[in-house]
Amino acid sequence: MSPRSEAQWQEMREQSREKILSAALELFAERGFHNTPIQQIAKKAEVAKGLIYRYFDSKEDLLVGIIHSAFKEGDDYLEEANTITDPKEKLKMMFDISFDYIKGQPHHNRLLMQLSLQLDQFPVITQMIVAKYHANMPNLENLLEELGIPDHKLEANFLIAALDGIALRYLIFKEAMDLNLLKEGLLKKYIEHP
Amino acid sequence: MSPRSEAQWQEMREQSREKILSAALELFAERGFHNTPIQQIAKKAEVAKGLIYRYFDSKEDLLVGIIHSAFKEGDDYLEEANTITDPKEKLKMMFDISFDYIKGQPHHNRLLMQLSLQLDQFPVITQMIVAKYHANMPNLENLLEELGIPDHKLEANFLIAALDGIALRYLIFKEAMDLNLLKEGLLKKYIEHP
Amino acid sequence: MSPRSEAQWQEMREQSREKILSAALELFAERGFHNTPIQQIAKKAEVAKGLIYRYFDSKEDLLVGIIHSAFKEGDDYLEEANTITDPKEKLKMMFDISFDYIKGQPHHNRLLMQLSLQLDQFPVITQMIVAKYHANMPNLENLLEELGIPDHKLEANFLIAALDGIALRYLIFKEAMDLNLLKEGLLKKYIEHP
Amino acid sequence: MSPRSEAQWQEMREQSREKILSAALELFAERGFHNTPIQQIAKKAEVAKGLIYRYFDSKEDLLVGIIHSAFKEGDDYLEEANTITDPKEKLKMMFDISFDYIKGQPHHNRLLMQLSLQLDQFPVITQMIVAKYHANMPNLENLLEELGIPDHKLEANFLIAALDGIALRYLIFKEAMDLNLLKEGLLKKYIEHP
DNA sequence: AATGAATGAGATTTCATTCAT
DNA sequence: GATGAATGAAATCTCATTCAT
Repeated sequence: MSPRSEAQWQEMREQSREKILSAALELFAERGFHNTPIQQIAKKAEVAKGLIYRYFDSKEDLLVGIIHSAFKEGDDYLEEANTITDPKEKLKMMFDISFDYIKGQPHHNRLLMQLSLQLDQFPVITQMIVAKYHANMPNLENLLEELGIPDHKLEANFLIAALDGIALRYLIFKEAMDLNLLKEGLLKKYIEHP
Repeated sequence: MSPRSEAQWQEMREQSREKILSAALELFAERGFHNTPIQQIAKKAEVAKGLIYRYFDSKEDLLVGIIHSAFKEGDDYLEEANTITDPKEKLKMMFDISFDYIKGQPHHNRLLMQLSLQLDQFPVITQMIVAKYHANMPNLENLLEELGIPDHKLEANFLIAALDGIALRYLIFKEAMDLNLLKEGLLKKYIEHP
Repeated sequence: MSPRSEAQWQEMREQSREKILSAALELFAERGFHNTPIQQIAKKAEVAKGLIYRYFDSKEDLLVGIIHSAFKEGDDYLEEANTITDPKEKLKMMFDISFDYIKGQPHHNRLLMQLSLQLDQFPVITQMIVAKYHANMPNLENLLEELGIPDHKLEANFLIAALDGIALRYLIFKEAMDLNLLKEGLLKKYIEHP
Repeated sequence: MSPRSEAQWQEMREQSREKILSAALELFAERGFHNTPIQQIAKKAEVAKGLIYRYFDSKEDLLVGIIHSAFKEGDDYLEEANTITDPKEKLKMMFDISFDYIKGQPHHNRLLMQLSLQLDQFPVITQMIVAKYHANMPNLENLLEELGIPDHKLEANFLIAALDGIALRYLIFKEAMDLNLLKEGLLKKYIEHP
């Protein structure tokens, strides 16, 4: 009927897919995976229910799609950090990334935390999440060592736990938590007067 | 007149209720509330599906029942801590309680964290959880001040976040996390060489 | 874009809704509301159980739907009667309508009588039914007065009670009751030799 | 334990049975048979649920029990009427009985009407009810004949339908219907100035 | 005789998924 | 590619009935 170029079709497809992913992310995060009907995702994404099944094999596949796109984004951030060599700069960069993520991606964060607490329900996802949790540790340990912090291994554990805890509490208390203050505090503790 | 004494009836009821609560706690924690059919709870508790509805009005009411009993237990712990006046002793006691809880009540802990990430789905529960998260803060701030720790307010935030983060990571990595080592580390940092 | 025209969708919906309403009417009337499982309605309507819930929020809402459509039909009849001015003609018309309804709509009639005996179980329905029972009285009183019948108020009560009684007994004895004979008798009593 | 005479036991049993029958009658009439849980009957009768099954085999058997006792009562009334021979007196007696029943036994009446509209659901009951509806007709026809009323067969039909209709409407409108006025009217129409 | 805890079949309702167009 | 009506398995919940004491 309408003579659209292949590129235009591609574009349209991409848009629909994005709308679906974004609606599903938000709803899964707010209401939980098992408590979110496909119908509601379709409504929020403003597409027909059936269309979702053109892009994703199942509801679970849709969840995997979200996690994939969430991780791709996260990886991009981290790669950026790895180009830096100065340890103080690098640690500062890690704090920046972490707090940006905490503040800027609450839906991703909330969903990932939920899934972390429900491991071995979706094997495909489990791997990705555990990998992510492991990824930063050695990096951080090295950094703290380079910065001459005593007990650097233990301290890396506390620091990473504190970041997770801050992320968790921000999801609960939202604006009532002063993220900037906490970030300043960390910078002071670990970088300015380590 | 009555075939069983009132005490006997009471006893029977108590036992059934306990079996149901305990089975439901474990399943809600492992699989999530919305992903746990009543039928499965009944099977695990070794009672008939219908019996659950003699003790709880609905699945949601069962969840509330679990939270209630979880909180009652938690409060008992905390009261114990409040009898101590020496700040070092008291902080040590808080660490003991926290790590005992993290290690000893993983089901409660996992369930409460899940629910914390889904606040405003169960209004009755929200209040209890938010209250719990708030309860310890002022206490902890005072303690750190008494111990002469600089920036005690900020430090209290880090400490409580670190404890939450440790709890979260223990639920994910389980035995792979050395809780004892972490506890020792905290004792050293805050009590032995503050 | 759309695979079916809006009119086609509309048509499909209309048909399914009609099938469901008609099956439910018959079953509710024969077996009673509380004694008719949704599953049986689905079977009789030749649709899937789940489809019923696309068109009606609940079993009770389905009942309301039936009553609505029953009343719409009834109102159409009555309007027709109100165009007539000659009292004899008008009374005859009322008899025609009443007996047509008694003979032609036994399901509606049976269901409405059942519900009348269970008022205050479905508040939405109560209003409609009570209104219906009230509606005809003043009309009928006026008619009998115009026809010069003594004690016209009382007589209107007897007449309307007799019509209700005939309707009730027809539902019980069915063909064993000679409706034509009764109608002739009423015509004679009230119109030919009043 | 307590040495009660057999007569005392008998008395107690009779009382429990009565309480159950009376509670069930009221509830079946108000809420309908299928909408009344056994548990609710037990509560209203102030006996344990299990006790009901000592006296009645099943819920349906309980319904049969109610109908039986209702009919026994009704028969007693009618026998009284059959001792009278004067037609005017006898018709008056029938009116008295009918209106007494309508006013005095609304629960029985309501329940029987409901069951009449649901014939062929409880075969045992069907027979009893149909018999009752038939019973009075010949009697009434004879009476009207003896009173010299023209078209006495047809008129008997109208009269009996009017009585049923009045009964039905009294169940719907309750005190808003002036039963005394209606009875006076009937007496005038059929006895004083026939 | 009386109690009420326990059972499980079956009712209502939801929702992931399919499919004709 | 897009639509939304249709399906049916499975979830939540109810309730007649049984049973140990």
